[in-house]
Amino acid sequence: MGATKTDHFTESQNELAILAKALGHPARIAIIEYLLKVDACICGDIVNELPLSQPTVSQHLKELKNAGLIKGSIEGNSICYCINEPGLEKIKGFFEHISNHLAKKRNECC
Amino acid sequence: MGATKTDHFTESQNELAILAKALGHPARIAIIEYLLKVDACICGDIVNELPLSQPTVSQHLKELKNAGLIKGSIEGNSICYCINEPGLEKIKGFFEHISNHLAKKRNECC
DNA sequence: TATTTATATTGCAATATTACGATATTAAAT
DNA sequence: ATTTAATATCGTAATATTGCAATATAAATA
Repeated sequence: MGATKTDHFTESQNELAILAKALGHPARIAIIEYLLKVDACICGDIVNELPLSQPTVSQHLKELKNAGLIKGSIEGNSICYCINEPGLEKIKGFFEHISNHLAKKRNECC
Repeated sequence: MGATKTDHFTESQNELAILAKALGHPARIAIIEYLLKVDACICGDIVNELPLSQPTVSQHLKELKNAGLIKGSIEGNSICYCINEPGLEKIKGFFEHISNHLAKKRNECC
């Protein structure tokens, strides 16, 4: 054991879990926040922003990219990273959906 | 190594990461969706809804509770679980914040 | 009080994640 | 052509997560 039983769940559930999991590390939250703060795509500089080694940061960037939360394009000898909106909209939609449901049936129990 | 360097990040970053991580598994997404679907708190029955053993489900419920995404109160010999709104609002706020920022500076690059 | 029912905990094996040093790659600059 | 700079990959150790059988706990019911 140890492996998640992805095939027992719906595609949507697995997709949301992948997105959430990608944000389940403070370094990756920090990367998203940094990309947001600097107003634009950032070519280089991400490594210097984080208290982690270059290979570790590279790995975290790869995970965010695989999950569809950021995208990176080659820009000379550095890479230009920025937030990938569709990915973020998808997970944001999940929370909005929950929030709307909760608003409708407030305090019915508990 | 292998342990996350939580002390290198802000409290807010760690908090958001814990919330996201708790949702980083399809079974836990399924639990949240189920609690939402049934309109109210559910006493029992969660185990039967998931394609996992009772101990495994119990463990996932514990993680959601620790992260502050659900709450459970004892109700006779079963336990009544429901969504914990403050936890969900916190992570929802993060995505709204991102979305607002992105709306302001659309297509500046990439 | 014994049994049933619902949930939690323990212990453990399989797998995944985190982190980093060493090394590779690739494009710019000299 | 070499060197420099930025990023990726490999290898590996430490730790965390996933899943379940077995067992414990605690309340309801017979």
